[in-house]
Amino acid sequence: MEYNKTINLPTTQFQMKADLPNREPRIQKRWEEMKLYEAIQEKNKNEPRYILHDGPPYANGNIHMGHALNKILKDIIVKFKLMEGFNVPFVPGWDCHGLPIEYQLLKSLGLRKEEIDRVGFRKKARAYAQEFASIQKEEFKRLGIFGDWENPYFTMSYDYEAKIIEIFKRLVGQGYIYRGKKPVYWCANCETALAEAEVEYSNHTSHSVYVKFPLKKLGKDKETKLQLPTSVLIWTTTPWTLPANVALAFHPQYEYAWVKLSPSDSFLKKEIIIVAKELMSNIMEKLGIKNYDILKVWQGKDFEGIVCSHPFMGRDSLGILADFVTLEEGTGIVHIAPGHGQEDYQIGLKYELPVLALVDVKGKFTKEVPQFSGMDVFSSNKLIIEKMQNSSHLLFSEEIVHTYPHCWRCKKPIIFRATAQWFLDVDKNKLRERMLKAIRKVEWIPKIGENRISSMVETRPDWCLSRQRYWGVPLPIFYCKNCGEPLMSEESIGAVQDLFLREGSDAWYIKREEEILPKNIKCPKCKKREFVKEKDIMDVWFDSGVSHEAVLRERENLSWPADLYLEGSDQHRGWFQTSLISAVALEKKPPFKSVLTHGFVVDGEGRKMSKSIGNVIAPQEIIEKYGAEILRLWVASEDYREDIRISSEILGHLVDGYRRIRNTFRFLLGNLNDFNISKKVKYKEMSEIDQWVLHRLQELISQVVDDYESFELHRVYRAIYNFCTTELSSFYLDVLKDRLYTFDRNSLPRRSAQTVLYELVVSLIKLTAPILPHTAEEAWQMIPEVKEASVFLTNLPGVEKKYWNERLAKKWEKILLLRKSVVKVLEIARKEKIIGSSLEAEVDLYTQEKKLATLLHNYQRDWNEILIVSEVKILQEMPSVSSGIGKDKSEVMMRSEEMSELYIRVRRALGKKCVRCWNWNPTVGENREHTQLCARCVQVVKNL
RNA sequence: GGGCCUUUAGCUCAGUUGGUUAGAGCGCUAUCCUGAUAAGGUAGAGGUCUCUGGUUCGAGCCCAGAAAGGCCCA
Repeated sequence: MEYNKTINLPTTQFQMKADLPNREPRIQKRWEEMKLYEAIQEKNKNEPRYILHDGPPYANGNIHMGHALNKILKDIIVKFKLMEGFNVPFVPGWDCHGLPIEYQLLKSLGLRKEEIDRVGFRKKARAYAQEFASIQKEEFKRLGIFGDWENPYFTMSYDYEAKIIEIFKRLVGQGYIYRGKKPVYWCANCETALAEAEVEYSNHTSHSVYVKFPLKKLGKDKETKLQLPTSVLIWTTTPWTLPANVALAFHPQYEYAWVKLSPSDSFLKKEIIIVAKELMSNIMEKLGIKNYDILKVWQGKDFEGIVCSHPFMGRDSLGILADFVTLEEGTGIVHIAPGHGQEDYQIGLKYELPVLALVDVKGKFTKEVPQFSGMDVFSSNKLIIEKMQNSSHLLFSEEIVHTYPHCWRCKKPIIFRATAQWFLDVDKNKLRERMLKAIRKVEWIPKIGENRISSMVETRPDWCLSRQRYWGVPLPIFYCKNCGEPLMSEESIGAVQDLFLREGSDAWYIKREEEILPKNIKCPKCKKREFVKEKDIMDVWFDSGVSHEAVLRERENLSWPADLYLEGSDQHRGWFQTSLISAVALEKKPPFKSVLTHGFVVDGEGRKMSKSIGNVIAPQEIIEKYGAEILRLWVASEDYREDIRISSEILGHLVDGYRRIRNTFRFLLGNLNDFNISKKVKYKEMSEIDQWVLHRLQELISQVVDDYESFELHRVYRAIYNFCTTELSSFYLDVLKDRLYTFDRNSLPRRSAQTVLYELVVSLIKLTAPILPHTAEEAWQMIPEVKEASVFLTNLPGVEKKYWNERLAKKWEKILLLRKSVVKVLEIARKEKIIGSSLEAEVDLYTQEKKLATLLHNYQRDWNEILIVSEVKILQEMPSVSSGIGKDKSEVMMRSEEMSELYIRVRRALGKKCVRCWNWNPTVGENREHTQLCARCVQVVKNL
């Protein structure tokens, strides 16, 4: 008789080899065909909502690891929440307007933007965004992301564009919007504003000049009487910005010297100049001054509020303090022209300095500078220098070569130029204060995010909404042709809103002003009826910043505010803040209840990925090689609050981790092939070890659900993984093999074990599903008699109180400790070649300690199962071999390290090996019919 | 240059309010099994807790500084 045909070996369709790259698309296809997303929405439609609002990725290029990380995190949370029973609609979105697309398109068309037809260009940009949104959509779906892929949101859809205009209208209505001036990169040759990305740095020859600003008045509490003519000395490489000078910046902490120059240097008068003390000797050397004395030394902060006179503009220049002043070059005092520099502008806001715009679109001085009017700024340098020399304000000048910004198209040097732009006033109606209050009401995960965004909001300047670009939503503003007054009434902006809703924002460029505006509209100031349209578009951040209005408020199945925003930590400055501004301004509340942030993907060494270093790993590569599940496991396995690393080594570990979980599922399923619900055994009839595992499973469920709840996904993975390894593979499942394989198919002990395996596999599959949806789904289909067509139509397991048994857990802690001790001794016996397989062993236990003795006796019949040995004897007397290995190398005797009162002896089991169950037993050979079987197996075989 | 953050074994992570010899899993090495088999079990080796000072009877943990790295800003 072939006895191995009489044992119940596991069989299952669930393959050991996952073949994820090929299997996943098949599973996804099935989901699509069965309309799973819709089915889930239907199932939970009457449950409480959980809204995770998707921050729109930019519709440009294929997805990278950052996208994958972000969307997978969102998806794990969405899947967890929906399996927790919430109604979780997830509407993905794309950010469609903006410079990167415009820039990319200009490059590929090989055109300058002023060479192109605006409407035609925008059509191309729209098509471009559409194409990449479609590509990314497929890539996201390939990751197994659930969502309403049929109805995502696009910031360029007509209704969304109209919404942007509506929000702008409401902000205008509440007085948040004003017009100001701000410097931008400007190419005078192309007559256009440039973005940072369009600026290239290369060498340029500039005039380096040292200029005196005569001191008129000291600060409030200082004596103003000056003994000698005194000047503040500044250094600049852009003399043409001097006409726009309004201030002189000192560093508050540096020391400044009042230096008396001696008339013995022939070209000088008897006078005093003020420079940073540390730079003084360098400067004097440069200027060729040999005789000088320090009269006194002041701190930078002492100069706040001093008044100097401008060397040639007949205007005052104010002493201010700025931290960006350095001692690397110059004089330690920086000439400030808020109309011509980013830092100058920023500090100007603080001191409320005027932003002078004295240069026109062609880079020529306007009439406001009569002396240089009509002159190109670069060629004006020489004239300015000459002029200052004649008035002896110039101490030194030379030509220097340094890196300087140039236009990406025409390669000409560019300038910073103040232009009129529209702003959102963050202090209007105490908005800033209200935002800070709102921030405190939001749950920030991790907590540090609250500080981060608070400090940014505290110091942020007004939001400049204007962009001098093509691809975006136009600012819906008209100007009176007669008097230049801007028109931005409810009526006029409303007309634009309606237009965009019907025809999209391109209509702004197709229609004439009078076609857009209502018939009777008049200039609020001069009452004339002719207008011109604004040319600038809105900052793209405005587009995405109003998504809570355009998406959450607009869609019936969503609600406002969101429960969660989940993005990279860079969005503290970006989307979180722009969303907060519009929401607090208009809704008086934050648009999110909680905000979760994650770090950035870096390489195995912790360095950021970049093409130039060549350490970029693409999600597509990983999917093709290993499958999306591995990528998802990566997301789940790392603590995403910090930067998260990826390398081929890390991926290798994840592949191993995945295999372990998969093989555990496979073993469980394989042993359930002849099981169904009607064969379930009642809890009370189960053996104790089975009850113990059920308790451990409850602990796992409790912990995993908690960890999901607090978004500690790496703890989820770790808990599940460790459970599969430690509790199951290395103990419970190992112990169970004898029972499962060799006992009578329908025997109570075997059915008891299967009942537990069934519980285990159902719970584990569900717990794993948010992280490994494809594997969970595949395994789900293999469970005998499942009702639901998908694991995602079920809810997560809850803790079953009837399985919770802490007393048992306590007891089994001891049993496991004892097992650990015995296994050690078995290992020694193995090394001594006394045994190979543990079933070849007999274990004898002895103790004098009462409690332990009781334990030994209570489990007398179970020890050989627990220890996976053929025989366990509980001795009444201390074994004769005192300790160590017996002389004839036939037995090992040890005192337990873990339980000092326990003595363990291992020797070869008596009898013969049963060919069916592989246990060693004296009964083997007793039966005439089955001479190679033990008594237990004889019974089983007879019953077949 | 400024603000915020990170740094525990080759890898991913634990490490309670400061308190014995710093843990887990994987990987590695050895070994057993061959009825989860491109699987499973067991054991062993691996750490100056990034560095330098300080507080303390005592520091992976608290304080200061440095280095490396990340995000944002300039």
